[in-house]
Amino acid sequence: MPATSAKRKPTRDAAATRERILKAAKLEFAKKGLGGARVDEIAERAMINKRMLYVYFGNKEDLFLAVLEEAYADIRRAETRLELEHLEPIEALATLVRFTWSYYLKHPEFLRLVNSENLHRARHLKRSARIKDMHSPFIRLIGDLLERGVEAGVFRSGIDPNQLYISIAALGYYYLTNRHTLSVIYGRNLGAAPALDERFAAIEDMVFRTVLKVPEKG
Amino acid sequence: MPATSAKRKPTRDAAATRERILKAAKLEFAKKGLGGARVDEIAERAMINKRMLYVYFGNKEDLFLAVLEEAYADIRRAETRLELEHLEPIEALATLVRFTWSYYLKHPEFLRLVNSENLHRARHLKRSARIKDMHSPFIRLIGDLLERGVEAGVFRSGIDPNQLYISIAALGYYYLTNRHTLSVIYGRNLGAAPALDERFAAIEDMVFRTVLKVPEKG
DNA sequence: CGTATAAGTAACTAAACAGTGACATAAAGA
DNA sequence: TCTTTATGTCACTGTTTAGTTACTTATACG
Repeated sequence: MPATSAKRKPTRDAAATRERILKAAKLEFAKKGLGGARVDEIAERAMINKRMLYVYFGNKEDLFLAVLEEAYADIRRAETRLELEHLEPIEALATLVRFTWSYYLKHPEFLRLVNSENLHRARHLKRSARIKDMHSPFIRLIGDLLERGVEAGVFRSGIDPNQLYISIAALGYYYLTNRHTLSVIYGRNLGAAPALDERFAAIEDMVFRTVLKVPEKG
Repeated sequence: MPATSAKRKPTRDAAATRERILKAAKLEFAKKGLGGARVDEIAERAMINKRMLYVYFGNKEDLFLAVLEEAYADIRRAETRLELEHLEPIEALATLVRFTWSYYLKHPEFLRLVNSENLHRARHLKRSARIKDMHSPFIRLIGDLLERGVEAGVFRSGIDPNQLYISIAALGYYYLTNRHTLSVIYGRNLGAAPALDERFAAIEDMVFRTVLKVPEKG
């Protein structure tokens, strides 16, 4: 019995095959969207026979949903590792703002997948049982963070945690997904390092001016 | 000579046919993206023979670029009509913030087209000669607006007009394009009227807290 | 009035596409 | 060892797709 934990033989490993398909699909869907992605391309990239893809995931759209769920699980797992509940309110917020920006920057495939899903009006995600449960703890966390800040006298009261989180996401997400068209419009490469740093500074500034009770000196 | 201004006969009107193709293409591309859009569908919707589409626009991708250029021209034309240069700085900024939100809300096809183009890393827009010229006057306008506000003593100095405009766009754009996945995550219809009003209030608040020199009373 | 040409049509093609039916083989337990 | 089942392969299909070839008809102008 070569147990589940031990290294398996290279042939006939269902779990590994599934993983390879999922990884290849993530790449292909992120690159070309749902409509543009090619099942044959995914199969080739995963080095499996196309038939297996249908055995494991049913069809193209179900595979897309599986990819999306995994992508969301990844970011929420990473957020959990921040342990914001153990940080001072200001530090916690700064950490969250920086994390959100960095994650989007390091994981462009996440942005592209979410964009594709929204192009389809969240048709697939609506069918997902896991998604909502994945997010509710995180939403509560931000509410707690704001409350702690108000109690400590550093944050304004009356800030809606949902709106705040949407704004933090928006300020980075929009810039990063739209940097290609924005670069054409502004005639400047907004994906280059100095431009990215400038943008992050602007985001941080905006969030803290919105949340802090006492304006900074200057 | 039934001049250009007079009403033309319904048959064999090249300009009208071109317009119909463009309008149908905008709808189809906005709905399904570049990869998902079907040329046959566009032809049917425009009530033309598919062949004409290739005569007028070359191919699918060139047609997509034409649609994009038109969409950008539309929003920039609408912005020009605001005549921000004739308004007081605070009123001008408030007008711009409200306009940007309303335009995105009323023209979801614009957001979807821009998203699609960014999925393709602005491949088409990069080839466009018109785009950059369309935007530079507008970018200057926001710089002037901020300067006037600083001189009048109502705005902080040192605000980057580019970052500010990107933020104004971001706060609305992200919410509106991603409202479908966000609605699933938050378990609440973010496209409904009360949620939209809440969001706009949050955007306005954030922008003015960032820009105003003297914090509001309260 | 006749003809050049712009505007439009019909029918087709070659390739790409998602999905499947029938078959083969490795692994694990009886 | 034998049998079952999970894992994997091969070759195919019916449809859809962007783009084209060959043709027709309305209209403007000499």
